Amino acid sequence: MPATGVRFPLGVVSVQKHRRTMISAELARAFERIADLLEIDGADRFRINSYRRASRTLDDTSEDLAELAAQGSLTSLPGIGKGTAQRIQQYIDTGHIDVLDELEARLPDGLPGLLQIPGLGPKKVALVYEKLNVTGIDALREVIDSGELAALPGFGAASVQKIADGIAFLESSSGRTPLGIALPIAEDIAERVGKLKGVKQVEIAGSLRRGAETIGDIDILCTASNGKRIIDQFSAFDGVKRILTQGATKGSVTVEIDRRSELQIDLRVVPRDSFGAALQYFTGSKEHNVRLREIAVRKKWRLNEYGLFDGDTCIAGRREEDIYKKLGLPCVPPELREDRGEFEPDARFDDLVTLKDIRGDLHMHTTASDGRCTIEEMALAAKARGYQYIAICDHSKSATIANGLSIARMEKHIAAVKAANDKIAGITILAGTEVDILPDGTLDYPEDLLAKCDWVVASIHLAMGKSASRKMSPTQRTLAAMENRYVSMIGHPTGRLINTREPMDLDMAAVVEAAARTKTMLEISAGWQRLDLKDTHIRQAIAAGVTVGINTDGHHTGSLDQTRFGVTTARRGGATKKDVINCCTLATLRKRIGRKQN
DNA sequence: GCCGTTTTCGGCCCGACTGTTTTCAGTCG
Repeated sequence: MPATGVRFPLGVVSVQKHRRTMISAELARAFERIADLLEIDGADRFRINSYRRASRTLDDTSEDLAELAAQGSLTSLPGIGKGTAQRIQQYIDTGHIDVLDELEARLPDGLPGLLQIPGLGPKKVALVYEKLNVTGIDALREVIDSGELAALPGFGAASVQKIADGIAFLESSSGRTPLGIALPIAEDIAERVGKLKGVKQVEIAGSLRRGAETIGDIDILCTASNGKRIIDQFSAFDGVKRILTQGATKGSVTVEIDRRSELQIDLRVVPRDSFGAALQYFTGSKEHNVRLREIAVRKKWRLNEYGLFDGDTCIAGRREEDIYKKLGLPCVPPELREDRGEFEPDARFDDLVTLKDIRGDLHMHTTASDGRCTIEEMALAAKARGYQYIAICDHSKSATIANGLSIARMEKHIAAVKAANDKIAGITILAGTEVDILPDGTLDYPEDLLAKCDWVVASIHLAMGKSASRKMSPTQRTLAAMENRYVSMIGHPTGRLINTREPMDLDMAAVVEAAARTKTMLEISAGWQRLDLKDTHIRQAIAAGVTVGINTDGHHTGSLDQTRFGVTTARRGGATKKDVINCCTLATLRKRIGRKQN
């Protein structure tokens, strides 16, 4: 690595910064593994929780751990005390953590993986290891088949079947389900629950309500007098693949989302006076709720899914906002309930961006490159949504697979966009481009052509992967593009596709710093496959004073529906409407473009 | 292992469901 650094001085900075994000991620994984192993080992649960909390902090942080360690201020991070700080220091110095080494010497590699199987927790994992020497899924399958598992104390036929089903479920599920797949399913189920006789209120809760980019399962709540009947009817819904639990207040089923994978849906029936408390409780996150209950305990109250209680008296429960109010807190928007600072005394939520604040879309494709609709069709669809402006940003010449426009075609395309703008009243159509950032860091169009555009988004599509022989890293290419005065925004900065393609190896801290310095905006690509920037990156960008944009990168008129996912993600990043360029008027937008160019 | 509007020690969120129990432990969210 140093050799590359010598040849390309910028690379040294990049490699060092890259290393720092890697250290956080590696340590987060190491602490998570320590927690899993301790749990199987039967350690104190609060100690286990401490490691999990530390892991989460390290996952979220954009701080330079080595620098904090050098200053002796690692303990300023939440959940990092003296002991954890020492372990972080040890890892920075040696690449090892004693606690982990010791646990791994005693417990086989495959045990933490067994915790992923639904129905199998730490106690049972420990038991099958001790009694049957099961160290992984294959060995577990063998003892199920041989009948040895069912002979263990505490394992009856039903338990064994549940574990076998759990293995099947684990292997059939593709991990977490993207927001854009899960939400329509949840909305459909919630609508059907709402139509059942006796059901009064229905809400989607859980990570879906918080707008997480991927979700583990769907949580739905309703109120009704006869819970058992509702759960029975729910379990019998069309499309239900398997029934996992079927009680008097809770039902749990799976549905198929494609031929290979299933998604779990939980329905809970709660009393009407508890609906707000239940909604709060089941929206989570778990970490947010723990903090909330601690606040209640400090006031000598008790908070659970039935309400906020002073002794036996319920003092709030019917409405969610009453619970926060009683606790002396503003009602935290669901998207921010992650225990990432929402309990700070100066936290404000009033101005978070909403869907109705969006006045335009600054990244749309047409039939000129790889879109499916014309300039006019896209403009009319945007106008129908009440938008004031859009920017047509077709691909540049190197994007051959996307029918990118040659210089000559681009010249004509600009004229066509301007003609459409003259023709259609009530919306302004900006002539833009999504110009490729080439592997050498230059742009795919010459300056004089970019100067003719109203709006320029620059994106990386080529050579996204790692290659030792590549002269410029994605970070260096992005930084180089931001130096161009015509580049107003970087499109889908990391290039990730959720569950499909890993993000590029991008040093976000460096990109954010350069974006602030060069007055370049960063895109939140709103399609549920991208959501790029993601929530934590948005938080970083906004903290640095960078303006973001919520664009669909739409390839047909229906793409405009995706804007809601971008807005949700922006809210998770704490974006207010003043942080989002396409909440501005056209006049302000033009001013902002000019501010960089001049 | 962390942490402090009661605290530097002694707490640390809370309940449903399931299965295997004969009063409860394990798992899950």
